[in-house]
Amino acid sequence: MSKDLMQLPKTEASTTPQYRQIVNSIRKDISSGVLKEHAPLPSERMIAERQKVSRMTARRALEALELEGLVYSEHRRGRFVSPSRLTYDISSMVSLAAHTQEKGNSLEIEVISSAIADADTHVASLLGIVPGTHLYQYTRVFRSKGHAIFVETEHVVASVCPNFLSHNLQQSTMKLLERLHNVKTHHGDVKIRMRGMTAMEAQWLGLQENHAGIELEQLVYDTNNKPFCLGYQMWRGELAEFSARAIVNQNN
Amino acid sequence: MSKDLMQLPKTEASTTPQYRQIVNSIRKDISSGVLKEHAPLPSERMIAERQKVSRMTARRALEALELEGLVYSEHRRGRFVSPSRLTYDISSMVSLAAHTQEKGNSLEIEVISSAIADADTHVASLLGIVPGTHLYQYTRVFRSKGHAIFVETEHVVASVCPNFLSHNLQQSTMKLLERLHNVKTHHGDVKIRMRGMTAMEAQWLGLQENHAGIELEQLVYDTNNKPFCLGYQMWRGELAEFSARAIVNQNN
DNA sequence: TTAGTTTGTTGGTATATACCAGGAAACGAG
DNA sequence: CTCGTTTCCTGGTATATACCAACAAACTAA
Repeated sequence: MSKDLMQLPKTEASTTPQYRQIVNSIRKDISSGVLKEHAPLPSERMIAERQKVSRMTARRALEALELEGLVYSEHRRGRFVSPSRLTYDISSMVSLAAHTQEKGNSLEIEVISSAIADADTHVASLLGIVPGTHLYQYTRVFRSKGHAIFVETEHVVASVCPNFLSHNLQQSTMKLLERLHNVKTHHGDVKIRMRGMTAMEAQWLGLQENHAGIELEQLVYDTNNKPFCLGYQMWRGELAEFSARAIVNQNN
Repeated sequence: MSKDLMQLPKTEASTTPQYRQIVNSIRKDISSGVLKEHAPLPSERMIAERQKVSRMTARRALEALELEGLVYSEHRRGRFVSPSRLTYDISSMVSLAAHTQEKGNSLEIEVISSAIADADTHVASLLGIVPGTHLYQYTRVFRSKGHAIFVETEHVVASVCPNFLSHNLQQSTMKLLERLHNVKTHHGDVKIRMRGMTAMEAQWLGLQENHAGIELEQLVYDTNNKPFCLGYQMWRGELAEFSARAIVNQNN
């Protein structure tokens, strides 16, 4: 075994910051099941009183737990234990909605906005069209049992699917395009990164500003190798897990 | 009593929290290039004095920028502007080290530890071996121009590559296995998630605790469809970008 | 019953203060 | 010149206090 565990001794209790000790204690309660998913945590003032620390110290502890993703906060209502993650297989490109429903979990979709708009230079360059081309743009929030998971904005080239927005958008739009408009999806280029949320994204997901989350960018191509849909999903970081399969040698 | 509806103008400046205003101002300086990569930001006390706020408020602003990933902190040295991201193509499974060097950026590898160990139940179940089987385990930190990017721990089934640890681990180990031990990689199953760092991971990456980052789990299979290597990479969230290609229809 | 107000809770923002420990650069002695 | 000490700067931790706005539950009047 390696020997880098040598700097332990020291009286753990006295050298560990107080707020860290509170973090560890609550983390233990969560992993041991004393606190279950969505259970309310003690309030800042409650912790301050019981552990005999100032409220700001209690607050630091709770904020650290939020940062780790173990805890989420609802605006001036309290803090709660985060539910478990949802896995999204980006290789299969099966709609997450369909996939989730098969596993018995419902996935509610709320349409925040939908409109026809002109492509700006950024979107246009990714979609390989000229700026100003008409697009369908819609933003939807995905929830499981009322708990927001991610918010998605898609940009679809309008010419491939006349009158698209008249359909019900509370379903997989990729399936919708295939069924109604004979669009044949060939492949998708996906990018995943962690970044801070905009004020609006945080609001849609019911979070305070500052939060970081995972952004999934997806550029979908048809069988003519032309991109026709650009989507951005902003996930609550603590709820996301993405899986993929990379193939190296097909012929060995 | 009658609640008098406020017709007050809501001057944006007065309704936005002070610390947010500071955040926005610094963010502007970063995006406009006034502050460049790795440039030091004004200290907490400096901001407090110049903007006439308390040090704790200045601190909140800087912490918010850290959370967004725009800024990183070095222990009691100061805060600096984060460099731009590094993209890792998980579909190609080309070694990141090789890929990065082609683009002219160097990637330094520091070996933190390397040892032979017995597989625990978790690792064993993923690798499809019995617990207690011998593994090579090594941990390495990857840096670009001295700036830590991610830390990786790999678990390799010892039987596939006798005397593996005697080689120089400051290179792509997948390439090493192919060249020296005739291991043929077939595919890899990848999982990506955001999570809080352990104390050790934070230390290796030169970060304070609390930080969240992106974990990339990679299970590598040989051409007999047997997994032989399990790797965990913990990335600084603000530096990571993962790309992948998902194929839907190969025959249309 | 229902609609409206009150009261107490929550987290969010903000100030002022204090001390600690690590890093860095200036200083000073050899 | 180099090596060690001093001094200043940095962020990290912690306390005590104050007020605000959003929410919920309890209360109260129609």
